[in-house]
Amino acid sequence: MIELAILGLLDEADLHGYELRKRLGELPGTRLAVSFGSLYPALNRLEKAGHVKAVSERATPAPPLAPMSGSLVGEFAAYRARRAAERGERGERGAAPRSGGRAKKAYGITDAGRRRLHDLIVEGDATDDRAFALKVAFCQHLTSAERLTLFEGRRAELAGRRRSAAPGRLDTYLRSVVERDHEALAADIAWLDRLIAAERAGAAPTGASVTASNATPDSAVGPTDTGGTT
Amino acid sequence: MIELAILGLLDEADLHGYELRKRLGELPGTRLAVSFGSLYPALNRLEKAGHVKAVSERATPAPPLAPMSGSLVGEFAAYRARRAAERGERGERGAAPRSGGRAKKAYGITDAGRRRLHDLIVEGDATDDRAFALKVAFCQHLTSAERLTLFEGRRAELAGRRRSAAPGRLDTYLRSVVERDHEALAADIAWLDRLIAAERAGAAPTGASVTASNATPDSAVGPTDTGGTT
DNA sequence: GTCATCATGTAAGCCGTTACATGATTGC
DNA sequence: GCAATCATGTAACGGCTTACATGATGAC
Repeated sequence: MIELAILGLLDEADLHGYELRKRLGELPGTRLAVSFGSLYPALNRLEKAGHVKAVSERATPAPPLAPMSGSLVGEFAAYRARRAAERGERGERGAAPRSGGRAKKAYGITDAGRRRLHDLIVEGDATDDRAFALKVAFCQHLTSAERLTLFEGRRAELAGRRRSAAPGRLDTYLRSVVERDHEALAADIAWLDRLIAAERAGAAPTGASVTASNATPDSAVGPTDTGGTT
Repeated sequence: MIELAILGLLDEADLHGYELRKRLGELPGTRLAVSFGSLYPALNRLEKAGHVKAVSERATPAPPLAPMSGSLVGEFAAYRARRAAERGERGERGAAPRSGGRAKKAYGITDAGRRRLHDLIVEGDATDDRAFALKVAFCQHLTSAERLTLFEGRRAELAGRRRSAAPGRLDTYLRSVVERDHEALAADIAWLDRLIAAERAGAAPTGASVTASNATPDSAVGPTDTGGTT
């Protein structure tokens, strides 16, 4: 799941670990605060698998403000780190530990990483709530048909959870918990229905780039997307 | 968290591991399906800590008079008969279980266990969603004041989650996720407000029909006078 | 020159899982 | 007798956390 989040973020911009973690924590709608202890190993795994690669320190929102003074150092540091990584095993620890290796290491997603991201979104079970939120957050890479499959699979999962109305002889508070659960379930299903409806509506029209007429903040899931990736 | 669930269930009835797991999985409102690999070690830990103890097989709240001498066999026989009766009117067979072999080990909660259960409910952070559902499910053991503290602490935690409105330029789907999150948050806060109101009124929370007075779920940031009995 | 922040990692451990091993009871 | 279910456990492993160790950068 952490890999899904990493790949999803890196698909938007090259980032180094520290920044990645910040954005992960800020990612709204999904409560995930990964720690460095899991983030860095995950990045190394992903790099080893070829899904991400170390890139020069330059993220997407890089303004061309003369980097001669400060960020040049960063560039050089990243360069050194990259060279060290390319040369061979990354932890040449031992006698001369990391004397030249500690620097910002920005990562970028590779083509294989994008494929992996795609697979992580469409595969896997629909039972994991946290993971599903992440999947939706990054599902712009999918085709409309794939998105529909994703949404409907989740909807089926949630619908299946409803029939667990055990005996009626419940403690007062337990009954309240059950009710809350059912309400949350119903709300989630309604949300999915909105998503599905919007997806269906957005997939059909040909050149309908709805922008001005869609000023109602009601459902706000308006699929103004409809990229050419159908 | 698994200990909370175990103690909570054992406080209602003596159970052996297998049955415990079934009830755990059936416990509505809380999606927890513990595996044997964690359940049995947890039971052993609890027994070692003195929070539960092996008892004679007897389900529903029975007098804590544990015969413990020769009637253990009789208890097992009674249990088997009861089980057989549940399945259908079968004949009862007499073969007594070997006291040296693998037998059912029913556990019951101890006084220390009840104290532990109480602590597990009132202590701990209010950030764990799953754990909170369990806490509410078993909060009948608390005093009304403790329950209010529990509910209001959770409410504060949820209210604090709302201000994380990061950058406004969000992808369509991410925005949808954020909206879902906010809706769920608002619904949960409203639920807590109902619980709190019911608790203050001294009545049982029968769900949505409890309150007609605080029907303003809109900007639920508004503090519902938590300055009462601190 | 020292403190806060940025930045990258490793080590130990918790909490839970799946897979495996064992045995008793019951139905056919 | 044999299989299904009930019942209890152990072993190996996985993911993620905290705590620790290291170092660079910039502000004051």
